[in-house]
Amino acid sequence: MDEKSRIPRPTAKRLTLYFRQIRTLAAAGRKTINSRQLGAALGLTGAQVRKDLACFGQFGHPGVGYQIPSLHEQLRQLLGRDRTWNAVLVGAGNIGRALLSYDRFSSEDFRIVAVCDADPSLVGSEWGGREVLAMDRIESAVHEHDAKLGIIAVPDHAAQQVADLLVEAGIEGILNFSPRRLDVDETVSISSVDFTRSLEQLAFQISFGVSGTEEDE
Amino acid sequence: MDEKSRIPRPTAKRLTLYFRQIRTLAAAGRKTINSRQLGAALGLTGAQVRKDLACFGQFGHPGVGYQIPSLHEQLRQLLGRDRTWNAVLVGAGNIGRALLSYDRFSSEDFRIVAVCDADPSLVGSEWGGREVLAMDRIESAVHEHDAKLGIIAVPDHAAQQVADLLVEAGIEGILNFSPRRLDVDETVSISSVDFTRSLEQLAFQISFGVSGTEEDE
DNA sequence: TTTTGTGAAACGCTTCACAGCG
DNA sequence: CGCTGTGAAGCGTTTCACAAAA
Repeated sequence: MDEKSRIPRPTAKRLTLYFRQIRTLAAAGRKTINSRQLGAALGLTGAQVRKDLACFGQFGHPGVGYQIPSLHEQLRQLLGRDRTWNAVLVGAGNIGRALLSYDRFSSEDFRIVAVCDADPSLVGSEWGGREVLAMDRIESAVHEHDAKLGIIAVPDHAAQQVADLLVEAGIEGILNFSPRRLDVDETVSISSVDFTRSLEQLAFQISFGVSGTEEDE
Repeated sequence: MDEKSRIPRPTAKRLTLYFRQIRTLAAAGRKTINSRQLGAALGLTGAQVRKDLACFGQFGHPGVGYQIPSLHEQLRQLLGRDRTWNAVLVGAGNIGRALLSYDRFSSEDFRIVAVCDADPSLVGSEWGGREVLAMDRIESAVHEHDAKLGIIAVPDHAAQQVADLLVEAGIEGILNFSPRRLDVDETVSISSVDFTRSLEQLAFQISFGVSGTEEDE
């Protein structure tokens, strides 16, 4: 009942999975689901699901399960999905351009509102309908669009420098595609997507024969 | 001393980080490092580093630390990085094309040796110097290049189907860029790169104000 | 000295099991 | 009945702290 009590990190990570599942079920018009069914779809136990959801209040109904429309709306607000998240992308290389073409980033949930790059030959060109801006335009872009998110898709050696610029511009969260560990102020959230590391992990698992085949999720 | 004893999952995940750091130090010509220094560079404690490395034998020298060249070579073999890993990429869309242009996948460590796509209008075209093959060529491509890795970069709804094809072709590890949970044989390793989820996580952390800002690593 | 390798303690998360509610 | 919410037990990982080695 105490909404302020600390949320276990693993629970926080699973919340997005619950939301996806519930959103799909809601769209399909289903009305209720119990903890065991919800967990089974995600490879989790019923107890796990109940413990996780109980962190945020009493959503369930004994003997029935969870009301899907209600749970959907509660999770939506909890996860901050009741608004649009604007993001500034830094780096118009291979990865950056792929992200610009990715329709998920032009949705009403998440939107890339500006692109910056250090390469003068790219500045002024257009990708995915957005003009590439110079690096010194990061701050103005963040303010102009009230962007809360920054996406780093630059070469490794420039990652920390770009992170500093984004933080200084007032960004609150960074999605980092570089393999570098970023050192930023504690108030800024970071989520790293290091697929080089994922690959390296695979190579290890195969050659060493580590038992468990799946990863955290 | 018992090389067969089970390795904790978190330890396995950190191994690649140690290797990267040691490789850099080795290239710089440094000879020794102690556990505290190695850990500090990665945001870990000295005790953590020692426990992790001790899983694989007695690498360190009391009063001195770890010999970098020797540790580098040991980790290299342990992680299977003493050979080239060939991968078959499935999906020549935005993400797939970005991966093809990514020089890390044309290195001597990891190499994309073939590209397949279901879209007939893409088959036969060339991306990053590689011809796009039809889906029914997956199996022959895997065998021809002795590929151990498969990379899934197709639309969500096709992910499981492609995974089945890859497993049937004899692939041993899958790098999955779709947000779908793949159901495969236990002997196949899976590593997922779900940056949509990373984004969603960021949105939650910012709007809810979750304390810890960093993630697992 | 310095620093490793390692039992033992501490911690955090998951699973169990059941009281209580519909 | 069926199912939730939750204290308590169980389990895996991290941290501590120190004997032993150089």
